[in-house]
Amino acid sequence: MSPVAAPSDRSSLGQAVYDSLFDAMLAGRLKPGERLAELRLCEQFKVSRTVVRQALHRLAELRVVQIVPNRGATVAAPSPREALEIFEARRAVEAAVIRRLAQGIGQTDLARLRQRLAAEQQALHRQDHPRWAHLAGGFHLALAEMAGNSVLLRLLTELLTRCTLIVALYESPGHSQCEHEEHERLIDLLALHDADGAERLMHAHLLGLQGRLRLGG
Amino acid sequence: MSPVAAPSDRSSLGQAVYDSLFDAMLAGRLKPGERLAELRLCEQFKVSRTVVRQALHRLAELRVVQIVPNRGATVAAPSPREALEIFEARRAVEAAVIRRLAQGIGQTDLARLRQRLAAEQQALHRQDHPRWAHLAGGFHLALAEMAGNSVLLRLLTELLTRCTLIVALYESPGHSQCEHEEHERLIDLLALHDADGAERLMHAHLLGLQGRLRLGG
DNA sequence: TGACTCCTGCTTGTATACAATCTGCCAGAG
DNA sequence: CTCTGGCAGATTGTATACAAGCAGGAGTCA
Repeated sequence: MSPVAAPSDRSSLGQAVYDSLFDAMLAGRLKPGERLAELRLCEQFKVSRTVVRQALHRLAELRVVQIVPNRGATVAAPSPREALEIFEARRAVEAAVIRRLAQGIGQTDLARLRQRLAAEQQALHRQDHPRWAHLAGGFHLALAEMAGNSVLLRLLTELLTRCTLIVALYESPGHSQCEHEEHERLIDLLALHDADGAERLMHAHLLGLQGRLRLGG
Repeated sequence: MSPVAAPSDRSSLGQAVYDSLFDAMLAGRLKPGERLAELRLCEQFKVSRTVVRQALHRLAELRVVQIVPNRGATVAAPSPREALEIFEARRAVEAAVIRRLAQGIGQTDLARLRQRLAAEQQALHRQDHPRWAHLAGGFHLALAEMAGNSVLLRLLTELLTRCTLIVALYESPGHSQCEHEEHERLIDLLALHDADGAERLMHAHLLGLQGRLRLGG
């Protein structure tokens, strides 16, 4: 199968290409550094170069694609230095998200989070690593959605995608990237509306994820 | 004079249009809601529609321009709800910036900040409000630059531009948007490497700015 | 008078064509 | 054998052409 999905039925053509590429990165089907030649994408999506170029330039604006003038586009491959910067920014954003959520989360959302967690655990037990990684990332996105701040959600979506690329580049073998148990404890703290505790745990959680990478920092 | 500057001599044509439009927004020369017709921009910049479209779509990706399908582009005009979300995100980012800076700032940078402050004060005394607003915004960007995290700097640049639009929309007359004295105290706290204090002050500083707007929140 | 319809002009969405630039390879000189 | 120079192919940057969609106004009918 091709690493990018078929064009969806979105409103504009460019949006379909954009979404497909974005999803492929978030799900790990596109590897950092991979070349994104315009003509190849044109064939895959059955659209003209204009549309593909628009999507690529938009993705480049979010730094998930790198475009070098006259040399085309590649999936972004953050340097270790940049990776540390991205993680720091992500900690800042997720701290705001979790703090906001601890104050206002309701029973419905708590139940939905626990449900997600169960799905994660299943994937973990089935050794289905790609699916688990996708779910674990989705957990953080779900938190941001529930927090109800679409600006923070957008920032986190971008940063999380870049984190996915970073993990693909620098993961040290034999480690899970995201301790399952920490997600559980996070939900417990949210249920108690303990904003300080949840923020501390989230901070440690993200530092742990970063620490398990080979970033030399 | 036209609200957007003449094309600069940047590497790619699209970048020049992009930068000009971005600067015009940050400096308040483009008002929220203002229409950005492609043909008019083509004439101003002496480039083809392809180039203008690329720039507009990239700006739309950052939410500083809004594009409605088949109805063209306008300068973003955030709703009060969105404005609150943007301010919340900005507080998160600036908190990380100021905390990082408090830990590692050197004498050179401190001196540079004080120099900036003097320029602000001058503009304030001369009643040169546009210039002062530009400098005050630049102060926050300077902090982010000195913090040495380019990812945070990028996020803040986007959020600050959107804040500029918000202020233009919702400012209540007769208020300065950014208390000059608070910038001074901020530098003092940075000099003392008081991360907690600086973060608290920054938080209050931004809440104050937000509070002086008519956002009904 | 009011509302509805159709039509015209303008603006945008998409595709294609042409120009500029880069990469890789091969030949020939040192 | 290595290095330099330049040609060929491929890829991207930009401009233009054509198609599609919306907005506003004239005209008509009730």
